[in-house]
Amino acid sequence: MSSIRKNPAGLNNASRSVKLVRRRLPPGDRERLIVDGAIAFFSEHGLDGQLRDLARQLGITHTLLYHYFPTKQALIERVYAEMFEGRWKPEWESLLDSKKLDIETKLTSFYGDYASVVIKPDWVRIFIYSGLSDRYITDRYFSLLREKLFPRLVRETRKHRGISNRGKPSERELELLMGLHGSIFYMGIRRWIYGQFDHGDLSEASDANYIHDRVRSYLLSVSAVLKV
Amino acid sequence: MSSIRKNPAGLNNASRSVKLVRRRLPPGDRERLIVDGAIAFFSEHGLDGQLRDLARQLGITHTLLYHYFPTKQALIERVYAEMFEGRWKPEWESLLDSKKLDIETKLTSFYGDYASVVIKPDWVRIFIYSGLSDRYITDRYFSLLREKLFPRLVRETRKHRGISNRGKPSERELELLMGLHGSIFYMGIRRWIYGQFDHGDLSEASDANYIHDRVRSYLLSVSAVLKV
DNA sequence: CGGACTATTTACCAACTGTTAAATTACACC
DNA sequence: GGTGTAATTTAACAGTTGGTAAATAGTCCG
Repeated sequence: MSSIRKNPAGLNNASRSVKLVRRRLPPGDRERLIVDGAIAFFSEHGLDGQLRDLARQLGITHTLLYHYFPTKQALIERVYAEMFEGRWKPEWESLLDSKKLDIETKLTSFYGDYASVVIKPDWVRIFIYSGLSDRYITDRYFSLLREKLFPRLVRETRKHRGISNRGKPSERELELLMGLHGSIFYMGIRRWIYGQFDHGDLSEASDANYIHDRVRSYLLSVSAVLKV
Repeated sequence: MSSIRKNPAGLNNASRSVKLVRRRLPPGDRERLIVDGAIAFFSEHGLDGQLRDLARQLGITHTLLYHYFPTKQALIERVYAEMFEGRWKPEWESLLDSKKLDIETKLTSFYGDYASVVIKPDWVRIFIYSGLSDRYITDRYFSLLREKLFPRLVRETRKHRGISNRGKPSERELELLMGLHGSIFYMGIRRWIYGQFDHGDLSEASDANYIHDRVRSYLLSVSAVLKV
């Protein structure tokens, strides 16, 4: 018996032998298709997924990929750039900086919108794949959070507690904050890593309830636990 | 230029050419070495890691692995069985069933010990690797939790709230519970997937504080949010 | 309609990888 | 010390995989 190899892309032999219609696209369009396809593909099969499978899924040959990206790594870097840096919304920063809203509203609406961007299969899975391998993307992404998000959350939390915003955040403050942040992202892990959809409905409304609960729980514990 | 391949195990060529001393071990001992080595190896390189690299790390040839396990998959299954089924402690169930302890103590000491088993690099990483691929292990593990852990936590929480334990847990109850459970496991993700050790010290004491905070936060939000 | 530019494919290469079969040799026992 | 068992290695295979170079053909322009 010769060796049995898995078929990671889940493509059957039939699709392997379909006659290719050679469609010629403007480079911009083709590149768009490749990048979008690569995001979906790597999200499912990991960064180790094979270029031939990606190409087959796109209806082209794998060598065409090399016309657009010199190496596989270059394609991966492109995916990283578009997905993670590209999806950060500066408006989140202004929302958190707003003078008019109370903290519960700010946090709830920020994390509501943030979740709608981040709790997506491609985002979550590629993020975790990166964490497991070289952490290229996770490291860069946490730098972003440490620069643009966490200081704002600490500031708002301190304002809520009625204390001054001077001094670096304590271990305890960050701990509770990561508890909140993590609990939101953990939704994505449960859904797109563990494959659990235990909410009866997956509606935005249901997510919003969950997020609201998490925020309230954070504010509660901030008041109680940090009250020395 | 011929193709450049990565060297996933990070072994240099020197180690590749060391003269092998052929040491003959009793099958039991060798098997033990292989399984332990495989746990460490797969934890680092994922289940896609190559048998030749694992073997090299063990100081044997990769074909010897086939003397002990008929296929790579069989070796992986063995790793699963030892790591996940094998590390569940029945005493956790008795702890939660105890009539003497209050809920805060129960949860804190349960999650304290649970974390000491689960928040380990091999446990966390192999668990997540499995979730990303076929979910073989994560599905089985959540069955275990659903059978042996969650009902107990729901029961204790309801007792704490002074309500009857009749009826299936509501979506909201499970949501809050997964919030607690997830926040503990998220410690492991941050540490062993993202590589973040933001506690100044990694002491057990520091973890215990964190866990205690999480439990208190859970109990607070249970009282507040579910009060309707 | 005809040429030219280039998007796309075909044909190959060399290293990698799970697996099998046969050859070797360490060690326990007599 | 000799011998047999089986632990361990060497050799080899077939399918896979990232990457290269040359051949092919779709489309735009005059």
